[in-house]
Amino acid sequence: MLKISKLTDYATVILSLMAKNNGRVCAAMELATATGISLPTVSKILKALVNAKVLISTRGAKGGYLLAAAPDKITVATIISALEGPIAVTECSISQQGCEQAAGCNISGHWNVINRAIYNALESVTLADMIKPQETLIPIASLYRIENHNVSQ
Amino acid sequence: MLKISKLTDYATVILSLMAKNNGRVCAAMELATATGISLPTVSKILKALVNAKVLISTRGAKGGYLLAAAPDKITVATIISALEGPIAVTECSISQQGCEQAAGCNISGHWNVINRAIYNALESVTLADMIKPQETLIPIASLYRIENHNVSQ
DNA sequence: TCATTGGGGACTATTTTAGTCCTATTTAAT
DNA sequence: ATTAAATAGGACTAAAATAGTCCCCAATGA
Repeated sequence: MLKISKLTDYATVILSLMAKNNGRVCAAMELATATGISLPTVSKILKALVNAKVLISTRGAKGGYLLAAAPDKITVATIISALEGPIAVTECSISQQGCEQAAGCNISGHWNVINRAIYNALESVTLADMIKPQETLIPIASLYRIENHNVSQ
Repeated sequence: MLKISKLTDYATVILSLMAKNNGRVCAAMELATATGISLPTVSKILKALVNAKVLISTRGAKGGYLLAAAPDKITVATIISALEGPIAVTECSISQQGCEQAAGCNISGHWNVINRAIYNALESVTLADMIKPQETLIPIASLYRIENHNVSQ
C-alpha cells in the first residue's frame, strides 16, 4: 500500500499541534495529553524529530520542545525522513549497489525517476499547509502538473 | 522509508521479462528459473497479477501466463496496487472514516493531495518505459514538473 | 537539593510481509 | 480414459519490520 508508518503519521499530528501553539515550548507530557498518544511513544517521536533538527529541545524543569523553523519551512518530506530514513521506494535506490538480481535488473534508473517525483511531491507540502483549513488547499495545483501522461484507466 | 514490498519489486522484474518475451506464453516455472526467484513465490505473484487483470492465465498442459495489455498500457501504479492494494500513504485516506484521532485530524485533505501526486507519478511510468535502456529515460521530464515549490535543502 | 523534563538505548510485543506447501481444477497429449 | 503439466485457492509458518514500553542518566530551574 506504499504507506507511511504510524509513527510518522503521529508526528504530523504532533507537529501540527505545535505549529498552532506558535512558538510556545511544549513538554512531551503536554503533547501526549493533547493528542491522546501515549507518553513513551510521543517521547520517542520527539527524540527522532530533534535528531533530524526539526525540533529544538530544552532539558530540565520548564524544558520542552520547539519547532526549529517556521512551519512553512518544514516539509512533509523532512518529517518522513526524520522517522523513516531516506525516502526511496526500493531498497537498491538507497544502497546504490544492492540489487544483484540475476535477471538483469537495469530498472533502477526508472525507480530513481519515480523516487524523485515522489520526493518532490512530499517536499511540496509543508507543515504550514497542513494546518490550513482544508478549503485553501486545492490551490496547490502544481502537484497535479505531472498528469496526462499515461492516464489509461 | 516509504518503500514498496519485495514482492512488488519481484513483480516488476517478472513483468519486464515477460514484456521482452513479447506475446509468448510463459509458465511460472520458466519465469522462476529465469529470474532466480523461487517457484512458490513467483506463483504467488503471478496469481495476484491475474486477479488484478494485469495477466491472463491459461490452465492445463502448455498453459501459462500472458500480459493482458501492451507494455505501454501497464503502469507501475497498476502493478503496485495489484500486490499491495490501493495506493495511499495513510490508513485514513483509504477507509474514508478512520482517523478518530482525538486531536482534530483535519489533515486528511492534505494527504489526499500527496496521495494524488504520488499516484500520478506512479501512473506515469509504464512497463514499456521500464524495459527501455536507461539512457532513454531522462526524457520523462514531465515528472520533474512539480519541483521548485519548497526546495529547501 | 530536589522535582521536572529531555537523552539514549535496550527490550518486548505486535503486526506485516515473505515464503512454503497442499489439494483441487483444467487441459493437452497419448 | 488416463496421465502429465499447468494454474487456482487458500492455509500455514517463518522472518522481518514496526510499534510500544521501560529504565537509567543528564540537565536545569526553583
